[in-house]
Amino acid sequence: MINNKLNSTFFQRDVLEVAPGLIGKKLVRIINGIRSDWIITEVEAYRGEEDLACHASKGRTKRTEVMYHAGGELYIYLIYGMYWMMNIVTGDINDPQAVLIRGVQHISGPGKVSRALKIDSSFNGESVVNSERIWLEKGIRAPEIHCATRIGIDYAGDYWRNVEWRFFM
DNA sequence: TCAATGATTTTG
DNA sequence: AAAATCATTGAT
Repeated sequence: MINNKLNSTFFQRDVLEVAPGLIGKKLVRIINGIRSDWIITEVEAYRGEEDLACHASKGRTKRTEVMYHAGGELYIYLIYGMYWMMNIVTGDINDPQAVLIRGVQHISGPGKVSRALKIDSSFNGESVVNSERIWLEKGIRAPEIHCATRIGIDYAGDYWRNVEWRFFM
């Protein structure tokens, strides 16, 4: 066996395939030379300019630029002045999609995920395929995956507010 | 129920 | 230039 890393083929699919596929996957982060593994337990999908909950619904801006890249890069941004959100860009180039990492094993909340993983803006645009400090690997097993509505996006209108694009185990 | 807290986006 | 908007959390 070579390694268990997920490659760009995995990420360059539609976000609604990648997001549930990430549940149970292992997120690996090197901090001060020490490796730590995290099982992804909850994610949300954000897809396209038509998704009013997706930042790309405002169009292509300096902030959303990364979402227009081909899948396999991180999209990092600050929310409420205190929490870094970590997303993984998916899909093809010029198709803005991303998966929010909402929970990992024994940690809850997407703000605390990035805090625990020591994620900051220097990771914006970072490749999760080539990076020496963060990547994804095949996980433990194929757990049962549940769906529900996304959190914290009540502004997005009746339709987008209610699509069940949050996936968890 | 709401304050904290700052980058991004809009003129709400 | 100023105001509003947040993929949140935790403490009142």
